[in-house]
Amino acid sequence: MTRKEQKEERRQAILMTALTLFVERGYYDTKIADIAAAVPMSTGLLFHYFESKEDLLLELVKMGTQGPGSVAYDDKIPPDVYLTKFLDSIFSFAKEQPWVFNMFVFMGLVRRVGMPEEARRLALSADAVTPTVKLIKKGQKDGIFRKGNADTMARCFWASVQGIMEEMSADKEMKTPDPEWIVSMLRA
Amino acid sequence: MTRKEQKEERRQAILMTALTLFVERGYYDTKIADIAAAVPMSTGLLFHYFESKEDLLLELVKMGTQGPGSVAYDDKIPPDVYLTKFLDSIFSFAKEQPWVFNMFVFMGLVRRVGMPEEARRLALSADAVTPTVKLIKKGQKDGIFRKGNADTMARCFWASVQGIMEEMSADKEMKTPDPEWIVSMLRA
DNA sequence: ACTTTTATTGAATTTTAATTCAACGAATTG
DNA sequence: CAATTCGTTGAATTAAAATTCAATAAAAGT
Repeated sequence: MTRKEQKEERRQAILMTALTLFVERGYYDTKIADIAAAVPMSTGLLFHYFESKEDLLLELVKMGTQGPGSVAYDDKIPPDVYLTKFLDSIFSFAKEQPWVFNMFVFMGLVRRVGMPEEARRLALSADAVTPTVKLIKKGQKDGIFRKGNADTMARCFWASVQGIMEEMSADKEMKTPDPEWIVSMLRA
Repeated sequence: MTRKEQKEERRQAILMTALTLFVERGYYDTKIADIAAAVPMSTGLLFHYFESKEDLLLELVKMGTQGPGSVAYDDKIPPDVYLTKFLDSIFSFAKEQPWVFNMFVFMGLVRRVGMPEEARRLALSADAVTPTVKLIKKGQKDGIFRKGNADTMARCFWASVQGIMEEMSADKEMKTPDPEWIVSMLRA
């Protein structure tokens, strides 16, 4: 089985390398040759692992749609505490698990412009907003969150997180923000 | 002078068309032929107005670095009121002056990934954060803003705004958020 | 009306980067 | 230790898109 395992490991190595480069420079500025050189391997060999550049991209997006995007919500803890904790863990991943962090940023990039249409559609199908809408409504009922359109609030919340994480991604020196700042957007 | 004026108008038309397409689909997914067709004009003619695709991009970035990014700050009004007003006007531009709105989103895209390196450098040179840092420090002294690293706070503030505006740009149906939500990030 | 300049087009060319391929070395199998 | 399969390379091919160009039409100047 060593042979198959090797291949799978190599595949993962390529995926992780590509993820980093896509996040750092964007999809189109990252050439297949760049990915191959960074792994490292020859350009041609990369095509033994992936059909095409877009195939590689799509694999990454698939990983992203499954990943640990949402920690299970436990009804016992208040919504604000839950969101704060979630942000806390995501931000700390920036240092400890660059992979998770990069994937989060990557998925945000894919959902917006600058990548092939199909990737965007796939990314859009994994929806982080809906669960948050419920959470926000609960918080509003409990009086800890402000009044307002819960859907818009949820989208703004995640859009903010996305924006901040892209900023952190662009400048690794940047100090990690206090999750409370962001949750404050929602507080009554 | 009609001749020169015509030319200048045509130039502007191309720039505005390109801006819209770049924001909608991204730089690399927008082909010169797409821009030309949308203006409309022939592909070749576009090169009488701009040296190259990148030249066109750079012109847009230059416009963006000058534009009305920052309304002059008047010491008399409190920082929180100022920022709220600023967001209010930017958000309302979404409907009234799509141009301003698009430019704002565009500059954010350029600063991050997905466009040629030189454009990014140019965009990065126009710094929106520094003035806001001062504003935040003032607010902290006045006790209306929370404690914390003012630089990080300013960057998070703008990153949030950027994220939200990209979200609005991607979905024109989205309800405009209440500026107060975002300013709440900063409040004590 | 005639000449010169500018605008315009669409096809030809060039460039760039993805993709394919023929050849070779290493590992696995019988 | 053959025979076969798999991993690997780098050069050749192809595809897509930017850019150039020769030719023509329209406008401006004389």
